[in-house]
Amino acid sequence: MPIIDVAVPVPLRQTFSYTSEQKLRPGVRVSVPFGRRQLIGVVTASYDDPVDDTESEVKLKAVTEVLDEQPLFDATLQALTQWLATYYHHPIGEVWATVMPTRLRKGGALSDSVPALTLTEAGQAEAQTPTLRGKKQLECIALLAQGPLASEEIKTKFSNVVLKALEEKALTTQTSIRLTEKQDWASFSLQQTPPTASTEQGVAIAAINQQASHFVPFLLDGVTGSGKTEVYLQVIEPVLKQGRQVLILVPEIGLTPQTVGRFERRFGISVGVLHSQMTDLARVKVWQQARRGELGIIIGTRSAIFTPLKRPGMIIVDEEHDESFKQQDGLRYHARDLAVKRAHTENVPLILGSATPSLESLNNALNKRYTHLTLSQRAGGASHTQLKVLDSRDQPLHAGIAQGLISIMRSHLQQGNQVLVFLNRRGFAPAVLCHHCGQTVDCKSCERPFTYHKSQGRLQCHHCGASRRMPEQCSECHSHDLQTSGIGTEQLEQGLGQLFPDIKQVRIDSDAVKGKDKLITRLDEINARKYQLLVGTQILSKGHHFPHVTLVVVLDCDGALFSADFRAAEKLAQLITQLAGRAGRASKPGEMWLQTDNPGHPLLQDLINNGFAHFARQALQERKLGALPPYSSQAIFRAEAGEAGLAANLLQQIRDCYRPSVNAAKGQFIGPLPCLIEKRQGRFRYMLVLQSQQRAALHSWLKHHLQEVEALPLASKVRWSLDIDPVDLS
DNA sequence: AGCACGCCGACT
DNA sequence: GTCGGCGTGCTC
Repeated sequence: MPIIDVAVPVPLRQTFSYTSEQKLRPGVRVSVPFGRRQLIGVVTASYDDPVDDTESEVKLKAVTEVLDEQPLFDATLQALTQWLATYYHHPIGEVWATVMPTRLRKGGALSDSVPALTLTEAGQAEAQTPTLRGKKQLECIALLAQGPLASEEIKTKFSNVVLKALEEKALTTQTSIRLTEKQDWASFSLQQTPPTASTEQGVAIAAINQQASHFVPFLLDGVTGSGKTEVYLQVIEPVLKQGRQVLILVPEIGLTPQTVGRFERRFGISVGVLHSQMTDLARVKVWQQARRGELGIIIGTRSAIFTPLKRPGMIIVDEEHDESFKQQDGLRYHARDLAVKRAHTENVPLILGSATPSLESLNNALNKRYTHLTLSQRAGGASHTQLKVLDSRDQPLHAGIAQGLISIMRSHLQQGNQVLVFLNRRGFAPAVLCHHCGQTVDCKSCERPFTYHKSQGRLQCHHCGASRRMPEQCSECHSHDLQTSGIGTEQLEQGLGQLFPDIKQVRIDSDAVKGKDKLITRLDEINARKYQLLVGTQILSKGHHFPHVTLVVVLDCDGALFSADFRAAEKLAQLITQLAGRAGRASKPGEMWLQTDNPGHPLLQDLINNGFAHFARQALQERKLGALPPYSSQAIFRAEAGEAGLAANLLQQIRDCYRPSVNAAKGQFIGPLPCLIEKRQGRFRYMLVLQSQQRAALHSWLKHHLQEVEALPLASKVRWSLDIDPVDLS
């Protein structure tokens, strides 16, 4: 009887063998007995029993059910899945579970249609002139009036009672909706005349178009507002014309609708969208359509890199420096790196676009592994934002802003322009402390100060999300004299309200734009000039352009200047550059002020005087001298446990496992060290960094000793993980 | 990771 | 006398 190897979703670095009626193709899902449960796994290999030894077959269980006729993935994506398991040293079954849409992971069929609910004629009439008294029933009718909806989706919105009532009154009836539909997207015609490309854009477009038939990696290094998206649009066109599909990765920032709209308006074809907030069904629908070649363009966040494509033609990673492309738990893959790998195996061109390229990608461009395309001019002749530092030492501060800056803000506001104030700290104040003994009010499980949120009248821990009410007195000395310390966006907003009482302001941070679509609404209002003063966090630095903003103020750069994380400077420079790019247009040049206590800091000076491109090359030199990434490779073992000693001990033992090989090859250890945030949610976190200037050597050590590590008695007691090419050392 | 088996404390 | 604590061991 044939034997098949199956990758089951368990954290074990092996496959399991089963007997099967017939050989099965790799990539086919099967349901198998595993211990006392039933799991869905994926076939990785299939062969005749080499010894035809019935005794060995006795030990093997039989496959319960074969779920697919066709493999889920083609050979390329299967190879990529295998590569993921090897490169990230991750259990193959968990890798498969990560790369599959949830619905398929749970055993859902690859089908053309699913059961759905639709309105009957009576139902249509009811939707026109409501007569029902049931509020929920009317809501349901109104929803279905827009078209049929999959039963499993409607069940999450309405109770069975409601649905049954409607069906009994013959207002609704069972039907089905198609998950795939033929779309003749390759015969599209442009819906808009493309704008004439600038000289630089033209060069970039020509360079890409000339090499569009095979793998060439491009770094599209273009300042904000230089029209990178227009380059994407123009190089995509010939690819689509050939009937080839384009996969576009974008960061996780809730702005996907805007990008999608732009592509749809240009080509007049529907664009497949994949992001984390979609239902399982909607996601698998796009997945299947892409797999059948029914979509020409697929735009998605990190995990979209696993979308199967029938005729791949190009892969684009927009804002390639963005850290949201790195998964931070489970299989810690980097979607940008994977995009390079995938484009290579699919033999299609790859475009990495950014105004502030990661040092990794920039290095690849400088040493000619990537073709470097530069866009240095802003479209429409907009000038570059002027960067300046403001020395805040010995200056009186109001709401955390130096007097000098307030005057500058006032003059911009008086001219009717918008001003953006950036502060990367939400809440009212980052700490509450006792005026008497100096003790801060800390989160017990993280040992970090609580952030005070005045609007809720509560304290919130930004590390674990814990929340409690504001205490009456100090827990140490029982003094009632508690006061807040430091400034967050909430307080900044309040202070600015006092400084500029007649100016309309809006706050953009994750507290203020919590609801769905709220961010987009606010951003639209900003550009409609409903507000003049914009206060906010990170969110403001991502992807949105504010043409009426002429002044950007950054209040807290000092923290990052002296960080333990060697990437902090790179991140700050990217943030500042991205923020600077938000402002200004042709008729209104922008300026940007960085408020700092370290005006002479070399990083700030370099950025201000020479710009990001120069800063980045400088930073690369420093990385080279320090033998840091991208001039060396890193892997981090992390451990967390209720007792600090346990986590640190495990890492020490892991270090001992690796010591002989690492020392022999002149690799390095850093740690075990407590993580920057040592305690989170009541668990102590430690890390051990392994580093080598030879990537291959590092991977070979990891491979050879991982079994030893797994066999350590502590390894089953302490939660640990391995992070390859880490980007966040916290 | 699950999910069992297994061997010691406070309870209807 | 049992219910249940989580230690340890296995999963084709």
